[in-house]
Amino acid sequence: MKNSGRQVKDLLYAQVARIGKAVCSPKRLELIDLLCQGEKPVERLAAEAQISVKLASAHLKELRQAHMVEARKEGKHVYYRLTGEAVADFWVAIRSLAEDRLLELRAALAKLAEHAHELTPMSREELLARAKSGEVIVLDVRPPSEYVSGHLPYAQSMPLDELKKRLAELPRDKPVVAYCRGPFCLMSKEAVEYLNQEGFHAFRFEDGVAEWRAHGLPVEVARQALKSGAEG
Amino acid sequence: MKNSGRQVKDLLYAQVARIGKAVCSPKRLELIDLLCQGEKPVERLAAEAQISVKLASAHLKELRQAHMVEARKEGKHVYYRLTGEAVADFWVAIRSLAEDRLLELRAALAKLAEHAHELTPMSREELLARAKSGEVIVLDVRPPSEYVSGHLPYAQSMPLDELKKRLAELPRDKPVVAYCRGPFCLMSKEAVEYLNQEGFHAFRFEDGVAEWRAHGLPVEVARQALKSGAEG
DNA sequence: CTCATACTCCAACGAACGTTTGAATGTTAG
DNA sequence: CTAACATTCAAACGTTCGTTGGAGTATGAG
Repeated sequence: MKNSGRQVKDLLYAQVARIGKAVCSPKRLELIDLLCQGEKPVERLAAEAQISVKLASAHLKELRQAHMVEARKEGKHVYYRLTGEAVADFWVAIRSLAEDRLLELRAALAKLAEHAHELTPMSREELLARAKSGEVIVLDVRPPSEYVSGHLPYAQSMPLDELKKRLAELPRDKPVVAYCRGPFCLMSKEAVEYLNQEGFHAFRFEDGVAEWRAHGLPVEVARQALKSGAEG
Repeated sequence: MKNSGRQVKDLLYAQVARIGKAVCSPKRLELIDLLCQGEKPVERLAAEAQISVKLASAHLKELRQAHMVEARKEGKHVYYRLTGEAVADFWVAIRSLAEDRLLELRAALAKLAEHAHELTPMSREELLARAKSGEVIVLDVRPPSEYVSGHLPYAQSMPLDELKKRLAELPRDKPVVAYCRGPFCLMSKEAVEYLNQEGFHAFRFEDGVAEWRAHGLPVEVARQALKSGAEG
């Protein structure tokens, strides 16, 4: 009786540990972060995480066994996606805990945002209100496919690759707020640095779509693909 | 430039993976669950998780390096505790994700609550209201020390060991709701089975203090130790 | 049909982990 | 001081994991 209780407990904790196992590898975390931006084929996941397709496939298998991602086959490609918003919420939660607990991570993030004035001085709600009224321009600098599968309200797609040639589209008399995949993504940082260099009033917003949604704010989904041709 | 970005990203994800590493072992999860009940010395943690003291110490060291627990030395004993409520919230979150995603875990939990009528048919808020009005009796069947470091409002301490000899203290005309450490703990299940056998109207409440607090509800802390002498 | 593409499975290596053992540290009691 | 206790540290065992290379499945094109 006492022993059977131990067996049950061991089983229960072991099942939860399967989730832990899935998120104890940096590469798997990066894959989850990427999948928070929307459905992607293995090849692109591998390229964006800068690992081999085989390794990506192996890690995705692990995540699939933990039921955190699922695959969909379309033609020659296999598209992976998170099994639900709860997984994205979990990614936000574990990263938030790490930021709370690990001084090394705080230090690294601080260095990432070394130009403090480049960080958005607004709360999420404030940004939403000002974007709605048109006081600020919100730029989504991720690849267009990620913009299509979900973006912040009132944000316009402005992929980092196209920023230089589409500079004329942006007003110089309004503050410009750029966001990307989240706090660990460097795209918006790069965009803001370039924009400020070019004389714009640009700020970085640390949230990605997952963080935005996890805090209970609405996300828009594009009805159809964008005009833009370039897509990594 | 592109490469330095990779280095930064690798570092960031690796830091988060440290949290993942800390929670990829069933024993460490069990230790976290136990520490959610309050501060405990190594010896008791080892006994309750049914592992050797040395192994417990090793696991605690791992958790300490992830800054999820911290130690306090008092005389001959070393007391461990969580570094903050965020850690308890995280334990609730990862377990919740596991329950969502892993069918095996759902099945195991369902077997654990095989007598469906023994589960509380109330929400947290409802239980709180009825406990306040005295409509139901709420029993905390954990060891007294855990009751002292935090318990549900209006709950009285009734350790499982003392239940049989203190049966006369309980009214037979009111429903009795027992809770323990959380969904993975078997103490309240045992208590409820015994009480129903003895003719009481007893129900199990799956929350522990951590779950209760993580859902935003208030927790009471005892001002001083209880009269009871028995303590494991 | 063959060929190329995209992905997964299988085998294998070195590295890291969980666990146990024995020694060492620090603390309290006498 | 010594003795006893609680905890940590260091080394060593077998196991598992991350990663890579090679072979094997599907799909679509010609």
